[in-house]
Amino acid sequence: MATAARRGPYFCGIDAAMDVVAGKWKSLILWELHHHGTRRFAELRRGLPGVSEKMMIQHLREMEEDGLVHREVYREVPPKVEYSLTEHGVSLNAALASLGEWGSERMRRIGAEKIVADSDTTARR
Amino acid sequence: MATAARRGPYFCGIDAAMDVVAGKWKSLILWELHHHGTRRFAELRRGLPGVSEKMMIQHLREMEEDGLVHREVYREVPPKVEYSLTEHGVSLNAALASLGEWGSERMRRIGAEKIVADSDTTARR
DNA sequence: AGAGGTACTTACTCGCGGGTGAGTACCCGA
DNA sequence: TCGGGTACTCACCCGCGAGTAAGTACCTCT
Repeated sequence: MATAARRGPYFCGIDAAMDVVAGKWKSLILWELHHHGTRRFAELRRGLPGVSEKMMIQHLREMEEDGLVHREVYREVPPKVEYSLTEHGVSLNAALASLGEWGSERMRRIGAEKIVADSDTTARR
Repeated sequence: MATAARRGPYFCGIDAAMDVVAGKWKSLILWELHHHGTRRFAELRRGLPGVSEKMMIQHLREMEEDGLVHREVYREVPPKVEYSLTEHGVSLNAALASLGEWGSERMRRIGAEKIVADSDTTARR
């Protein structure tokens, strides 16, 4: 719905994988979920400084559709929703690991700056 | 020039790598170059059915800037330009391999169609 | 009472990624 | 001579991805 076509015919595996990871924040969400395990919506948002609520939801919904993340809703009075990686999400993350290393290497080469997210995990009460 | 910012501060390696691969055809160009070695502009174009000349050039130029491909111009009467991967391009491709496998697996799962490019290598004269 | 937090939805807007098509300078084969 | 090929550049347009902002329903803390 959000992203029009998708699942369209692909040239190769990379093409298919890129389709799923396409989106400004998807790979970061994957990374965040991978490192912290289960996370609530607001936690995830705080982990990715700069992302808007709209994009966060849109990406999470698409990734849910693609079977990458699991969405657990608790029917409680203050709403509570937990997101976690499915096995496909985990394997995708593993496949992204080597890419991540290449990227880190590149950052060293070109001397790119790194955005450090305030790791909400320990800090906040 | 074409793509505005780039090389901006990144969240992590994946972010940095994605920046370089972002673009509708970049990963496919990488793949094509990896499989055929050195290729001329028109050959590359024929290998990626659907890509426009403009995007082909734009992507190739950006990838050259990023140090992924090497551009060799022969000052001949019928223009001849050969593109090949640099060592960084080769290593990026290696890093993309596992992603490619994940994507192939996904294509099998969801039963996505595959676009088969007429491999110009053997066919055409 | 009012601010703030939770997890959203909806509407509006804007920029740029990408597509189309024409033009260029030269040569070759039919 | 004319079509076609090589490797582009330039100008224009359009749609979608992404950002901004406001609204919602309910609860807790100050």
